[in-house]
Amino acid sequence: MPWSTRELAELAGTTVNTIRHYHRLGLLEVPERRYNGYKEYETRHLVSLLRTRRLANLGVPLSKIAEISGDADGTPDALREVDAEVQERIAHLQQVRADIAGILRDDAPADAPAGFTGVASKLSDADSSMIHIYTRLYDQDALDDVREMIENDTDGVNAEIDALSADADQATRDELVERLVPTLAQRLIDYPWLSDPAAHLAKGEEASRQTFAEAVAELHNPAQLDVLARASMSAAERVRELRDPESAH
Amino acid sequence: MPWSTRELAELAGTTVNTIRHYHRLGLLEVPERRYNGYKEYETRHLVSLLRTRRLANLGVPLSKIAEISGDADGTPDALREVDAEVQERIAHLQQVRADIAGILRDDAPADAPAGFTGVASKLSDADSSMIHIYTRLYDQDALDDVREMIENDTDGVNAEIDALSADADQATRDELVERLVPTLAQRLIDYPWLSDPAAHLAKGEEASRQTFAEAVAELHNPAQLDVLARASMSAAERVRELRDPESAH
DNA sequence: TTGCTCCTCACGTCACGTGAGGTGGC
DNA sequence: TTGCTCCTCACGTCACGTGAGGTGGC
Repeated sequence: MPWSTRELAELAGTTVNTIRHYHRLGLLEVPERRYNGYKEYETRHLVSLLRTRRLANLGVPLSKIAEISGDADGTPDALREVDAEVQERIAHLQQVRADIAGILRDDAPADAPAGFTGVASKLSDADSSMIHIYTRLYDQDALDDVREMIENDTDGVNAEIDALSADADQATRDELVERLVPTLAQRLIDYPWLSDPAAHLAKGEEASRQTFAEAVAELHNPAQLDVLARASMSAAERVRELRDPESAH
Repeated sequence: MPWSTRELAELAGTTVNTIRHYHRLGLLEVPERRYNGYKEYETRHLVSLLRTRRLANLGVPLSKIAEISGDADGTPDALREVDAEVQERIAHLQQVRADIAGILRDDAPADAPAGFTGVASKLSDADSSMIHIYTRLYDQDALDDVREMIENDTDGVNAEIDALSADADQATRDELVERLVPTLAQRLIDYPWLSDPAAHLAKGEEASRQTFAEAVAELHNPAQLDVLARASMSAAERVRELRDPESAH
């Protein structure tokens, strides 16, 4: 007794839609029909379907299954291709799992970049945005250093910049600049590449500088930009003096 | 200076089509345009795109990204769901890799069922087809035993059945039956479940029996079926006699 | 005028899934 | 007559990719 489409699907552990799909693609012979149009599958259809499903489950594209089934066993190349792809996908998925584990462990925002889940809660919106941009501008070594800087930022000076309102008066700004300079200077000393990041850029130097500048400008108000600019200049100057006392004025 | 669509795509490490796709889905705000209709992206678009890409890379469906980005960090459930799926996919892909490795190692046909790569070259077309069907009828223990039987088939009796032509004369058939009986009897002794496979069936008993019978009938010619039927009966009888000598006639 | 970049539909891809609308025997 | 199974289009899904056809400044 031959099988109906549904029976064949259940025998093969698949669905009627899959069977009809394979008919459309010519991957499975269309069987004889009863007088009422019902299809009547036989053993050869079941075996053919099982072979096709086996290859499909291994990740062989349906478009290649016909040729692979044709050649007896002279096509290990196709399988090697599939294997290479599968290997890559496993590696990617394992990285994904590690990242998700980090996010859940640190109770970080779901979109926190890899490596920054532990410090995400310390970041202002602006800094969080900058981190996302850094991931596209810097290489891994530089990103590791950035994470370290955030971890070591214990004096809360970042939070104070974040809180600075656009109409902050001159005295408030000056005071914040003074408090910022030592921190920034120490960073320039601890991470010398900050003064010349060319070796740590993922893209071109000029494009990266512009992107960075654009982002800083758009993410901060005028008072913040004023403070950041002056503090950066002073910090750089102080580090130059430390390195070459002769040039001090 | 704002970015064009292509520039934004390169900054974010993605494609212009992805950006346009996210516009259609409402996942990325459409920026202001220049007088000529060109889009002008700013930092907030870059950051938004990077956040979305991060979630998409983690395997979050685009349809869920809006809500996840909305809730600050109160949606670890969505990530846990994704993680469970990823875990399953990794396990499946690792099984696939193991299977492919077996096929390549044994130089087996690409669609050889798992576990049968080592014996695939010993099988006739009919037996190879039967193996595919067994994978849907029997459980893993039974399949392991089937593989063992094939490995231990050293007298080449299977090959002789395969070679038996439909018009083989009576003497040839009788001789083959005689040679088959000891082998079949030994199998029934070594694997007692063969006489009562109910406990090893993946589907219902009657359906499995019918499928098995159909397949055997369609995959062999009349002479082969004659020999198989008679040899099976004799082997079963011989085993009964061995177990209960009193019943011998 | 030629090249280059941008734009918007509309349709294609991959491997099916999902109705809609109809048929046939109990 | 009602339920159940089968059938064939046609369209939907997911996350984009791929042309087709047109525009605008150098």
